[in-house]
Amino acid sequence: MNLDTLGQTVDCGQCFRWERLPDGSWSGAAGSRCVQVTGENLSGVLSDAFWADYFDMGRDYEAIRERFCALDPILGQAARYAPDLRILNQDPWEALCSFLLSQCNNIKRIKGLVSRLCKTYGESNGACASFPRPEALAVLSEQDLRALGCGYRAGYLVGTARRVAEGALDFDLLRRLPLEEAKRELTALPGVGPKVADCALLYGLHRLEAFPMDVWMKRAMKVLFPGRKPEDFGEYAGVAQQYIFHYSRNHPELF
DNA sequence: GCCCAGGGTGTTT
DNA sequence: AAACACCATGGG
Repeated sequence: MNLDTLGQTVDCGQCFRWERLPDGSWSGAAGSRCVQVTGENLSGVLSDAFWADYFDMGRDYEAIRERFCALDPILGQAARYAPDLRILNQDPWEALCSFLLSQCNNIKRIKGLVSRLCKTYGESNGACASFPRPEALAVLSEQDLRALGCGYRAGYLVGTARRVAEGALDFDLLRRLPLEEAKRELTALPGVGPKVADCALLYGLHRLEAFPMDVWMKRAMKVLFPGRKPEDFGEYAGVAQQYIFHYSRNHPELF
């Protein structure tokens, strides 16, 4: 892992608060913490307790890739294309909101929305703004969020924030429930369907078997893996999904 | 001006 | 169950 390959993990569509600076360093934020990663402090950041957990440093991704290579040659190719890609341990609430806002939206605009949300309704720790707590969004009106550019998703976000603020969701429980039950809890929230629920499960709750199926993945499955289903990729299907998503977005000529 | 973007919801066949 | 309209916004 170096500054150039860090993008495989923080700029692959699973998070929206990382930005590469002109000098090659990365400025990133997660939950209520932020960091600037340079060539000098990279290994230090990755051994810090919080960021090591965030980057899932305790997991052997090489072993997962080898399993994928044995499973399917094209999946193996996608995995080898981004050997430093890891599934982040994001804050569940932040991940849920981010992907609720992602529907019918592009990554650049999602990043702008999340940034404005943090600056406007997060708590500022110096130059770093935290992601707003559910309680901070629950008291807003739909119009407040439309003013930030959330569009029709504003009502979904306020509605979901109110449900979470009143304790309707137990994120810790969602880590342990069978996947389909956890998914049912999430899709009961306004604006949360199957795809957003899978994103919250994979990126926020580290359920590595969850397989978000967006427009890119539907295309990729049809073209690259005809006749195969997410379950065929096993207990790490979500990791496979991320390799495929990243590979597909960097090879648009395939579609 | 048009098309699309890591979809969800409600309604109609 | 599958198809459809509608939902806002801005980047390319």
